[in-house]
Amino acid sequence: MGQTLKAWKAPAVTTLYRRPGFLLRRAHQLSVGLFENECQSLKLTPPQFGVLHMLMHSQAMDQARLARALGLDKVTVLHVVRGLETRGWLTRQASTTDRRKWTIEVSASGQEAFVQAQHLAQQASDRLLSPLSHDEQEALTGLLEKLCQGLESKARTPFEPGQA
Amino acid sequence: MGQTLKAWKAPAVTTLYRRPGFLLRRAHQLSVGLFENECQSLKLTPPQFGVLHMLMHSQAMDQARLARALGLDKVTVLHVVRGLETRGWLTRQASTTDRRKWTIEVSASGQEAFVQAQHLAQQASDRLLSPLSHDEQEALTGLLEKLCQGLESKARTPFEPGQA
DNA sequence: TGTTATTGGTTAGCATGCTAACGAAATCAG
DNA sequence: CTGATTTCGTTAGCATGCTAACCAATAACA
Repeated sequence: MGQTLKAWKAPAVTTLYRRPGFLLRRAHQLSVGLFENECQSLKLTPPQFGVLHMLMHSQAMDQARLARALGLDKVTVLHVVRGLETRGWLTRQASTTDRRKWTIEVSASGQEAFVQAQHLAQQASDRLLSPLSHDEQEALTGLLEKLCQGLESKARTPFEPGQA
Repeated sequence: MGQTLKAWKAPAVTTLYRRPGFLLRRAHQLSVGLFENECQSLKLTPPQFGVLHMLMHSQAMDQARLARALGLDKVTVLHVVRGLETRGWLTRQASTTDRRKWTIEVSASGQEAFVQAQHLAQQASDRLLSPLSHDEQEALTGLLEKLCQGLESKARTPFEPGQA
């Protein structure tokens, strides 16, 4: 990889590297990489962790509510849920009140995995933010929250974290 | 969507919503949505724009260098480049100096498309950052840059924007 | 020089995330 | 109650983005 150490001109590409969208893609990509690297013993991915996290804190949920709460498409949630189900970490039961819905719950082994994952995910977050000072970490989180909330409020269906 | 307006408890899920990884995924997702919405007349996606942008500012490049410059996998770049090639926006020619490489250039119609896209992409960026004040926009961009650069310097192969 | 390691491009396969479309079920309007 | 609309789950298809594996060509080294 040392081929480029000799000399490369100041990139005329700066405008791309400073685009907020480019930076967000890059940051998200690094974030996912750190998470998966940290959780590779569990073979757990960020969206899988999100589904488990949501279910662990909201009891049972159907897929559509899960999708809204996570800000994901319902089809994506279907894929993630099926993956977790085949690993035995979730159970799906037909809802008694609404014959369209499946009630999704975290199994015992799923809860066990989540406990471990929580710790690893925290380490991933720490690593992710490690280039920033504490104040900068707070600032970044706050700005991202404001950005997301602002955009969600003016477009699309906003988040709906409630419980079933 | 009004079914949940009646009552939902304060979410115990706050810890997920405040995770930096979750916020980055959400922000990135919204960013992509805004970009594609803005560029739907061109049917141009962010990575396609990134490839065009890089080539427009660095003349010809091979795929591997393109991948490094964009912080993308070389397989991903292959897919994106092929997509752009079938649309006639790129040309691939065998390199004269290295028989492994393909020299990739933006065609005339590709340049034309890029000019339009640049304008639309700027609008997407403006919309993306619109929930933030000017100072906050600067702060967010700066923090994201610092975050990415810090992480890239300590892991993986760092960016390599140079030109061929 | 010859052997090895690295690099560029490709294929295959997987998970994420989207849209479009559909059937079944629930809800709303009259 | 009937009919239209909405919602839930699903399938299909597409683009992104990754790893693993491979071949051919180059670079590095002994």
